Amino acid sequence: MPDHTRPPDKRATIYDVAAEADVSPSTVSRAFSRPSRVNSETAERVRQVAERLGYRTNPLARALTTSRTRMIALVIADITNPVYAGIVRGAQETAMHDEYTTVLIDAQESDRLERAAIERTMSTVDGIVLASSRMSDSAIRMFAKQRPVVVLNRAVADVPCVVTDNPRGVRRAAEHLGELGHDHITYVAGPQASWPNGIRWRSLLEAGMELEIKVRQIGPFSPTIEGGERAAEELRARPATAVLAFNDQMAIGLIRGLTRMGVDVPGDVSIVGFDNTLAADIVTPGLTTVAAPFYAEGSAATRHLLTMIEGAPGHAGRPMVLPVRLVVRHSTAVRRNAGRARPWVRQRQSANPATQLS
Amino acid sequence: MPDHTRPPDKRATIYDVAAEADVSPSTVSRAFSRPSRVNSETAERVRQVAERLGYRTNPLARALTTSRTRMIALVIADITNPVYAGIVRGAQETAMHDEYTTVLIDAQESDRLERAAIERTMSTVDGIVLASSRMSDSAIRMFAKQRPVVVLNRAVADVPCVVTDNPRGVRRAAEHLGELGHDHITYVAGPQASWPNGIRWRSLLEAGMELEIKVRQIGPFSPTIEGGERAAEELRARPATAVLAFNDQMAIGLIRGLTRMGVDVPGDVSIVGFDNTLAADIVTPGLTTVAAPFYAEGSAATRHLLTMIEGAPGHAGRPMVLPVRLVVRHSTAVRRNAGRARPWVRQRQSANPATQLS
DNA sequence: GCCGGAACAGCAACGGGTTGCCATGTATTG
DNA sequence: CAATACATGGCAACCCGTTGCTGTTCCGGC
Repeated sequence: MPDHTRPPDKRATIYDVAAEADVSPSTVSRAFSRPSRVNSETAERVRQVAERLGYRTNPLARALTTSRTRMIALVIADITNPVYAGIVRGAQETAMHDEYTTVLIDAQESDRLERAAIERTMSTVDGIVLASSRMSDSAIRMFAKQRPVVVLNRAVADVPCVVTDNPRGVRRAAEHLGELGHDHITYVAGPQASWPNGIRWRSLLEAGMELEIKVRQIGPFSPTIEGGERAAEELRARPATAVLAFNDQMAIGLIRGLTRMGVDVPGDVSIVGFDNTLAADIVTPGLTTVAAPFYAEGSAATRHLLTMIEGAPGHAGRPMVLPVRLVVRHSTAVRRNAGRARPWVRQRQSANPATQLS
Repeated sequence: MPDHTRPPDKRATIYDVAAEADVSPSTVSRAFSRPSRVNSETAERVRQVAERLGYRTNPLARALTTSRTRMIALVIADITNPVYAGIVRGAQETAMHDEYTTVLIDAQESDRLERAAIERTMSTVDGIVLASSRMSDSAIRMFAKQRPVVVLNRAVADVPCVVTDNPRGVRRAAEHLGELGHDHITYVAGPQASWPNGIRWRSLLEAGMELEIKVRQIGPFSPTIEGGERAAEELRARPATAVLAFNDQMAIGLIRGLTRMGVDVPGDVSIVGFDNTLAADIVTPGLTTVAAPFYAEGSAATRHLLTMIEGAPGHAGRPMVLPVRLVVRHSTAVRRNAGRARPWVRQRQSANPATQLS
């Protein structure tokens, strides 16, 4: 004899509610998923019974027929990089606002891991945000064929993208250094495979042309403090008075490395970073850096993804570009050594000259 | 007439594979979920057909009957706090290793948001790791009744917990300061509601007794750089020579605030933080701090959760305690002013005295 | 040559909702 | 008052696997 009393540890289903409210399961289902198809009094009664029984619609069961899970995947290259905190929060908050849940995937800078994790998760999510993906364009396009995908911090043809205005950021940094009298900027490169690294260098080349500032590149180095310290070593052999680093971590490594070598920042060398992470404000001297709107990035990418999930086409044409700004702190200063020769011969001078903020 | 040819954009199902391999759907299912129940040749054939058709088992459909999604939720209090990066990675990596997917929930320091998000996600995950939850003990216990739950950085009765050895960390910090000649330690408190805050203060009380060091508390302050700066203000009215801050952020705020006020760190005041975040190494002077094994925390909590999901009982008795260590940098130094009076009258002295690392 | 049991594969009933279609009852309209 | 339209709610199929049970085949043992 089947026992129809539900064991108390199990969640109530529409069938339990239906029995209790004396309607059919379909009515219960509709009372929640499309209330307009149900008499409002009936719907109310159903809702009350459901409340009393602690009923919650099972998202998995729903997903089985609707193929909508209300989950999205957010794939980031490296969660230990503080840059992603803002992106994650922006994405998470935007998703949560529309009652979507975010699945976070940390690719740990590995193409292989990234792929495997997406492969495994793809069928469970309604869409994917790829933040700084390390995968090939073609791999990304392949995923984009199966699910809505938005790419962050990178431009991939035929896939909707959200990027920050790297050219403008670089340009502002170059202008700033130019105004301080620097006529030569060294770019300390990050990972060759990184899309922002490429565009930042190209933007610097271009800005150099227009502003009549000479530019060169050293690297690539690892985009970490250690990478920056190694870059400092290399800089010893080929001195500079103005440096633009791929990111803040490297800029901080540079400050450290140079300071240890007895080079004064910004007295002897001005340094500009990229990202405006928390650390930029903590390091001494405070790092002049190009601020990216991380929260807005995550938020914009997610919002766009959600509209695609709802059926919008997705502007695969031009990437969406978010504005950046230059935050001037104390790692940049007026160029002191007008002459070319031996720019790093120490001339004692104690404190950091004050610099105006923008 | 029903059309049995599958539209090419849809994923293949076990039915497609079954038809193609000329077996029943159940055989296909078993070929993947319990191969020992199927003739190995048959299984091989099925697998080949599946491969050819690009079949992947649909995790949602599977979950519907097995009620196992192979997803776990990781709830953190505030993703912008760098402390969680290590925890998230530890959890993520451990989960991924066992082919579990991690759903990240950023509670944004809000009890309400945290609850709502868990409520919504609970039915889709097999278990939950609560890192620094802001919810009440009873709320946590309620969730723990419905799903396996492991609590991180907090002790909740009747729920498995993973914590770091706060007493030992505080003790080491106190010993260190004592050895430097400090006979009085001021604890700069973080959020009242924070569990670690409570235990750190109590541990300091205890350590003070044993080491014959006087202790007092000021605060609470917000656990941020700004909070630390505000604490610095308050410290002006009630000077100290040795300070233990609730966390690194506050310690950095203290360094900043005090330095700005003309107080020399560590010359006039020694400061110890908690967490050993990246910033501790970046700030000047480098921050002496109690290092917590974040990665291990996330990893241990997740591993424990997974064993619970697999059916193990869960050691709800004593919390699992992870070891900490003191990282000595340059924010602590030998106490200079032996006298009580006006400990902060400036006595010029330029650089940070070197301090030995432990 | 017969019997018991192991190995294998299929049937069918789930799991918990969703939804196209139909039946019923009521309201509207001419 | 008949005819039509609309509002409601139920039936049953479906989404895609999983699994208890059953039926068949084949094997070894006596």
